[in-house]
Parts: sequence; C-alpha cells; structure tokens
Amino acid sequence: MHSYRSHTCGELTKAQVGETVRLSGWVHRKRDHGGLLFIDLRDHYGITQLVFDPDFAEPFAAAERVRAESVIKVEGPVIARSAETVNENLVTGAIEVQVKSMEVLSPAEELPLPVFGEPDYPEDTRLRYRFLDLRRETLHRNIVLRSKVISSIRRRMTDEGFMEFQTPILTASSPEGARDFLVPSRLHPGQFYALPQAPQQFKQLIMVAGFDRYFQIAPCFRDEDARADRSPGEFYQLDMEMSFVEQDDIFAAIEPVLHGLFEEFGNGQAVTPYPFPRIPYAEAMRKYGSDKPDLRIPIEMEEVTPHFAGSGFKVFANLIANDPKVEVWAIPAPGGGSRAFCDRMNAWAQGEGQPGLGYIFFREEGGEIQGAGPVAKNIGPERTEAIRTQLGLKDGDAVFFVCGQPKHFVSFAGQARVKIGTDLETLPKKEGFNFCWVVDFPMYEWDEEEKKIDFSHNPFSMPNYPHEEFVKLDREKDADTILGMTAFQYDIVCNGIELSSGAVRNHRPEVMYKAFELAGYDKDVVENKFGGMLSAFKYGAPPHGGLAPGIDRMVMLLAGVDNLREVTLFPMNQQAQDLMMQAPSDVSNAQLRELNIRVVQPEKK
RNA sequence: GGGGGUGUAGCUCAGUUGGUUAGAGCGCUGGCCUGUCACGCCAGAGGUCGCGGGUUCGAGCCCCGUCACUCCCGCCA
Repeated sequence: MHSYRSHTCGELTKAQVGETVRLSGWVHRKRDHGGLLFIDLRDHYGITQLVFDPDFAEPFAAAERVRAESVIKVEGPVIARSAETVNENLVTGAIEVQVKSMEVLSPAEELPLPVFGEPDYPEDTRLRYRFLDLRRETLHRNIVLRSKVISSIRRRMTDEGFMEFQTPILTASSPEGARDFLVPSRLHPGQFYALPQAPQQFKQLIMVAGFDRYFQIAPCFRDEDARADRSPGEFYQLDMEMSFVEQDDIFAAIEPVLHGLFEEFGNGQAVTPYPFPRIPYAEAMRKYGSDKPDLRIPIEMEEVTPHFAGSGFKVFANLIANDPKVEVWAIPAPGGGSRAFCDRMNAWAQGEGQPGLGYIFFREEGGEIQGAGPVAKNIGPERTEAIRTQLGLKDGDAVFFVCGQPKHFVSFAGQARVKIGTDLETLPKKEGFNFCWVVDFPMYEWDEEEKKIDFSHNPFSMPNYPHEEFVKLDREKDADTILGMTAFQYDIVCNGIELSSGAVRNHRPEVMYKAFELAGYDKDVVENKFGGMLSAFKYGAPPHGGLAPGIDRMVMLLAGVDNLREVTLFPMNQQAQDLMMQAPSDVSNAQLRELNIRVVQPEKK
C-alpha cells in the first residue's frame, strides 16, 4: 500500500465497503461525543468522515488531542453507514472509515484563520495566511476554475492553429502608456530594464518573423494604482496576434474561443451567440454613456435637446441658448414612475457632485397619461408629451435628464443609466454573459492639458483612413479631420467589463512616422523608441492585428466574484504589498552597491 | 496625489443623551456526552475600545491629528 494513501478523500463509496484503506488529509472538523468521535478528513478531492471508537484506544486518544487543520494519516476498514446516518450532501456520504491507526504527519497550531465554515475574515489576515485561505472551499474552487479556464484557452487556441511563445520579461522601457516597473542593470550602471506592460512589440515582431498566429498567457506589469478589478502591479492577458488579417478575421478567430469558454464554465448561463454585436464607439457613448456598455440593462439614452430649447424650463433653455455644444440627454426609466424613486435618484446625483437630476414621471389621470414633476410643469404638456412619445414611455415610467456639453456629462450619464437600471428591481435585466465589440475608436483626441493632439489609445493602431491621403495630412490645417478619424481599434466588453482592447496594427513605416508626427512626435523620437519594430517593418511585414483579453477578469466573471483577490493565488493588497512574502522589502547595501544604486528616502512633509 | 467608508475580545458585531464593573454569537481552553455531520450541554480564559492629543467632574461615544485596511477618482498606450 502507498505510504500515505490508498484513496483520496473524495473517492470512497459503497463500492469499497469492507476494504481496508489508508487516507491522508487535513482535519477539517472534529465532533467529539465523548464515547465516539468523528473527524471530517479533507483533501483537494473531497471530504471523508472518519469514525473513532474507544475500542481502538490509541487512535481514539490521538484524535481527541488533534487540532483542526493538522495533517493526519489514518488506516482502517470502509464501513457502510446505516440508512439514517447517510449524509446526502457528501459524495462519500454513504460510507465512513473506521480508524484503527492514526499518525499525525504535521500538527497545526491554533488557527489565525478558520478554514471550516469560511467565516468572513479581514483581508489582511487572509493575505498574510493565504495558504490557509486557499484551503477554504470557495477560494480553492475559484483557483481550480482559473486553472481549468487557462487549460481550456490553451486547447482552444492551439486547435485554431495558434502557437504559444514566451517573450522576454526583462525588456526595454516604453515611453507610452503606464508607468514601468524598472530593474537596474548590474552590467550597465545607470541603465534599467523594464518589465513588459504587455508583449505588444514582441508579438508584432513574431508576426514579422513569419509565425503567423501567436498566443501567450502573458504576464503584464504596470506600476499603477489598484482597483477591485485591477491588480496592483501584475496581471495576465490572453495575448494573441495573427497575420494577413483584417478586423473581421480577428473577431472571427476569437469569438468562438470566448463563446466556447463562457459556455464551458458559465454553469449554463446564456452567452451571447457570435458574431457578437458591434457597436461603434460614438454610438456606445451616446446610447450608454460608456465605451464599455453593460448590455444587461435595457436602457438606451436619447438626445432630446429640441424639446427643451426655448422652453419654460429656464435652467436648460438658457444653457442651450448660450452654447451650441450643449445638449440634453434623456435616460428612460421604465417602471420608475414614482416621486420616491425620482427623488432618490436626484439625491444620488447630488451625492455624486452633480447639481441634480431633472425628471418627469408619467401617470394615468382621467384616461390620459400625464407627466408629473417640476420639469413637466415648466415645459408644459405638449413638450412633455413629445418627449414621452419619442421615448415610448407609458403610465408608471419616468425619464431623467442631463444637460450640458456631452463630453463633460457623458460619464455621469452612463453612471446614472447603470444606477437607474440597477435600482429598478422591476426592470427585466438580461441574464448571463452579454458580449459586444466596441469598434471605431477615435485614433486621436485633444489633450486639454498639453493643448495638443495625442493618441487616443494605442499608437500602433492602423488609422481608418486612405493611406495615400493620410501621409499628406497636416497637423495644424487638418486638425478637425485628424480628430474625427477612427482607427481599426476595438474593445471586447462583457456585462460592462472591458475584457480587452486590440487593433489592426500599423505595419507601414511611412504611415507610422506620420501617425506619430500628427501626435507631435518627430521622426527621431519614433526611431529612438520603437527602432526595433520600425526597422522590422522595413524588411517585409505582413498586415497583422490581434487583441489581449484579461485572464483575471474573465475568471472573475465566470466565478461570479467582484474582486480579483478571489481568483488570484497570491495577490498583493491595495498598497501593492505581499503580506505573506513581505514584498517589497529592503535589500542589503552590498546588493545596492553591486547595482550602483543609492536609495534617497523621500522627505517627510 | 485626492475623496469616501471602516476600526470595540482571535473573528463577526452590539454598546442608549457623555455616566457604575464594556456585552452577545462564533472561535479557543477545561469538563461531560456512543451516531454526529453548523453535534449538544456546563464552566472558563480572553479588552491599551487602532494610536496620539484635546474638551469634560467623567470619553468606546464629542473635537483635532495620525495609522491601518478597503472602495472610488486621478492613473491604467
């Protein structure tokens, strides 16, 4: 017999009754009846009940002493439980093991974090004793899910002809994007490697090198502050890139992977069939107030400016009269037609730092649907009715209004849409995983701070503009054209969460020089910073593109959790510290000397 | 860098208008218990009320500062 176990703790059923078995695992729970004692023995695979009888004095005494979460090894016969003692909740609930010998392989001290029952515990305790936290069923299951998701991704990508390659971890700092993590070079004093924010340039170089289809479960490092859905420091992407493709080819390649993945692990929840809906960026902003719309909420905003222009609602009417850029957007709230609900939303808006949230709610009076509330009073019944007709609202519905320049209020309007949709419990929301592509992102945007045109997203994206014309554009004269231009750049969004962004890449050096020139970077800068890739594009580069969905966020969605720490084995806290490994930490002076590094502590305020 | 929330026993939390010795459940320790599976019953230990200062006859409670954790904004091509 094997030294530690003949079976796992999730394995024994009536089929093994009568066999003598050996099990090893953790003491999950002890129930001491004095003259009889039960231990639930747990391992990765499940739980098996052990029964200790005083007739076997030695193991009985050992079991009385042993503490929860100690690791023990036991041996004895599998016996069938009597009908009334069967535990239907346990795979192994039809049997128990009568322990005739027991050995404590590793005793546990009193626990700083209980495993059994998974009571809520403070985050820092959970992180400090992560190995205990990971024994808890929920987290253990999430991590197993993560592993299976990654295996499934690898299988699906490989089946589609993608090859997995590793790219360097120690690489060069890049001028664009997030703050880099830097690693000092010992051999080159004063110089630094950077950890990759993403293998962006490498994957494009892999295409230039002719490998055609690449993917990687790629670690990415960005020295930016954390969020609940954004780990501090490091995270993983399903990074992929393919050659000789246009946007639709890339969508067609990845849609079955994501769809299949969410079907496989989504516990029967609905998954948007592919092709996924494609929503132009401008439309997403207008209808949903967000470039990552949550399509579960069946609310679409509409512009209603004309109904307020010159109306008796002077706050809006004056704003419209004084600035042609001012618009009024309506957020319909089906079933939100009560003063209580409208006032609650208004109070919420004020709590968000807004002046308020104007509203009309509709109710039937004398066989006619009437608008109620201060706004309706001010603009009068005709305009109220016109708004109601435009939005298709009925008795018991409401509509909220935001007014101003769209670029200033759009993000608040988007938040209000989600808030209204979430708070309206009677509103039927879509179930499952609702995917869409947001396409046609602007190539450039106006940088208010620097007072210049800058890249809106990825500088390596191909502008959606005829190349012969593009290279003739003038930064000053054609500013409007440039700012109105879109790129072959897209995001994939699921339930309001941005899973990834991607693009058809700009593989033509002359277009690339121009693209950077329009954003105010001259040729030297481009050659200096992107010399490797640029040079590659001068020796025969295939048209290519790709994207990189976030692994952690996909697992979050599939696990139904709202925090990355629930799907990460060893996460850091929000201050980017690893409380278990004590990172970051001081290093010795000798180490610093070798690197020609001297630490300058920040001055205390 | 900024804003919000939280901080009372190991944990989750209660603690009245500022007033006697700060409580409960879980956990822990000891005892009892032969069919439990959230076992049960009895007893016990366990507190710098995050920390520092202030107001007050008196502070867990009020004020100021600070620290920790967390959520958000900025940031994240």
